[in-house]
Amino acid sequence: MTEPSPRGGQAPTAGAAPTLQDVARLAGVSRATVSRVVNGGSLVSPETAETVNAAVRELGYQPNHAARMLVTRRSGVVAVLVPETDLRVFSDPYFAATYHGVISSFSGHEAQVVLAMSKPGEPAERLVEYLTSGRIDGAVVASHHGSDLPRALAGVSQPVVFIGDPGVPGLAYADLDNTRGAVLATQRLIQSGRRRLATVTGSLDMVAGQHRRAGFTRACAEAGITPVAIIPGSFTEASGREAARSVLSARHDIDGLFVASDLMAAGVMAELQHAGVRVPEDIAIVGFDDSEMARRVRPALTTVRGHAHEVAQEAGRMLRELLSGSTLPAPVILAPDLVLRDSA
Amino acid sequence: MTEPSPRGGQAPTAGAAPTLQDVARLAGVSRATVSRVVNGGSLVSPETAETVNAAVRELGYQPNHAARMLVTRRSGVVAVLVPETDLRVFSDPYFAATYHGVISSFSGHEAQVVLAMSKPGEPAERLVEYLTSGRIDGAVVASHHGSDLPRALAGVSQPVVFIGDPGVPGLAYADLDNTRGAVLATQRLIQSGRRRLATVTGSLDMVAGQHRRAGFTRACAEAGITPVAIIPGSFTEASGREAARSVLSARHDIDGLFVASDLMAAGVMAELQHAGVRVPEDIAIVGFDDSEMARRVRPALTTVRGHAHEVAQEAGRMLRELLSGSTLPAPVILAPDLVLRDSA
DNA sequence: CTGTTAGCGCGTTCAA
DNA sequence: TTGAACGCGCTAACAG
Repeated sequence: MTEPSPRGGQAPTAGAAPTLQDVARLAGVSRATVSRVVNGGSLVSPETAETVNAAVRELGYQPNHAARMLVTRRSGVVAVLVPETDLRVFSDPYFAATYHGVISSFSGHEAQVVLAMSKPGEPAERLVEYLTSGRIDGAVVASHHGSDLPRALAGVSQPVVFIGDPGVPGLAYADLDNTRGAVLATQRLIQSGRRRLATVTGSLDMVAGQHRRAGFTRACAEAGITPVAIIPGSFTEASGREAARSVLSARHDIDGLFVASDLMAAGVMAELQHAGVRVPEDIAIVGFDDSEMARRVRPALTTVRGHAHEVAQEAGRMLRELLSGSTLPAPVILAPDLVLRDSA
Repeated sequence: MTEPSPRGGQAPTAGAAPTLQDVARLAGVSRATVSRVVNGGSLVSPETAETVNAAVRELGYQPNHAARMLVTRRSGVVAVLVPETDLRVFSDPYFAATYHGVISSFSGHEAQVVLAMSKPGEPAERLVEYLTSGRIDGAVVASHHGSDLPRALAGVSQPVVFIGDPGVPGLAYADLDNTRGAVLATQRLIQSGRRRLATVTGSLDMVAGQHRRAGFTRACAEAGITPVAIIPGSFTEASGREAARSVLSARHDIDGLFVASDLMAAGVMAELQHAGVRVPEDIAIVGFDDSEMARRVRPALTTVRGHAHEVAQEAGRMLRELLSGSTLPAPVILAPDLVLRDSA
């Protein structure tokens, strides 16, 4: 029995990460004091704080996350949950703006913001598991389809904020007034003299898709115009190309087209131009989002500023409130506006 | 002393997550047995295993990650570390391919793969802290500039695999033969009859940038051609635009241009065409990467297939080996090939 | 202001 | 094949 309990009263083992205990020993104080210094330093005399900090530096001490998490029951991590595959997320600038918006609303705060997407074959439910696994303290959910995910998330104890009305009462969300945006876009087409109008919709299992379509039909109705066609899309560039081909083959004789996202509009334009259709001379096009795609394509896209960054920032702010104990914040709806460029 | 220790012998508290203890109680076994069942189930009789699994299901038990991590000292998470800001990461398809490649090499394995980027103002060192914080078990590092980061990472106990030669001995990496790729690109320009050649380089503090430039100069030398210009770029689209403007204003009279990445090439082409230069008639262009940009631009870009996905996959595979205890695996260098399209 | 103490939930010896 | 006991590193009462 010459061996005491492991590391009991010993110097820090070389190679092993130093612990609070090691720091305490070096500084000649108790673990609790070191803990106080490490977590803010209040309630500790300046001198001891300095002694402790010196020991921390000397040892290169880093708090053990697991141990801290075990007792505080918080991970210091929040997630942006996107029920789409990485392929889609990385190819649509909308998600970059959204992620960046949430990040910016947490800048200067301790929390780390991670991006979690669905794996190709997986059900969106895995994101719920991730949220309840204890690895994250809360989440912002973007691009949810249908209301299964919101319903599943409604029963979870971690705070969640949606981007776009989740359609389930009692949940926090930030959104853009998508209907209004589509009205603006459609009115622009009408103002520029177009009468044979059509729209390429976004995913119709998403509120954003529904509202943008609704805005289009409403603006048409208000102007006494009957839409020539309503072509289903899914917010991807490929679906835009497909929509354009269907427009061409149906020989719709359209002269104005509202496309529910810039990415789709890029696909539409590429395909139309490939077929010899001139934009805007033959068909005027208005997009939606004002993403970088709008500036990249020729002609530059007239579009609706979707404030993706700001909406996400609002969502992040609401999540912060929820995390700090606030009750359900009221939804925040931002107003879109029109960006005039060359395509309409 | 009527109160026993908290929750001792009690039913699981409503609202609190069920613990191993709760499951053990419900199944009528000890915690250790439940633990065995949850982690593989060997060394447990089939009947008790079934009883335990039933209890797990009934309670909806999820293992507490923090507690498990505290004792196993592993997090089950690996990271793709990118010392670039999210703006850059999300705007270059190269990173999507890289991330996806690493993910795919871990598919079917327990590990979760996360993407970690630098925040705008932060030094790349923060990524080292992240790696040593215990939150991840290992990492693949992509797009490192210079050798400060590799050197810092060399002293870390967690396994790390680089994409691109880190320039520090003793580190694992996967790479593309960038020099060879640049040679192929340049030879293509020469074969198509171009003699007044120039290159827009990538970041010259990255080995990929250096090697691509070296391949260009080598191919020129071998053909007895003196390069007209070597224009510095940084792999971004904006730097491509800038390079194009400098080409135009210097009136270099170039007829063949090797641009060290597709994204830059897109910027170069947009700017040249804007100035009335025809591609490939006036200036032939070869890009590098074969990213989706190469197919999106007009004319479609002749480029070098950089196999970003496969290189990343190799790096992921090497990381898996390292994590399972293997010694330093030999570097893997993939061979590029040329993709002929319309720009050269 | 500081130290002592008691767990957080789990994996893992060591005995039985 | 199973159970009892220990400790991973840390925070949060509670005493002093």
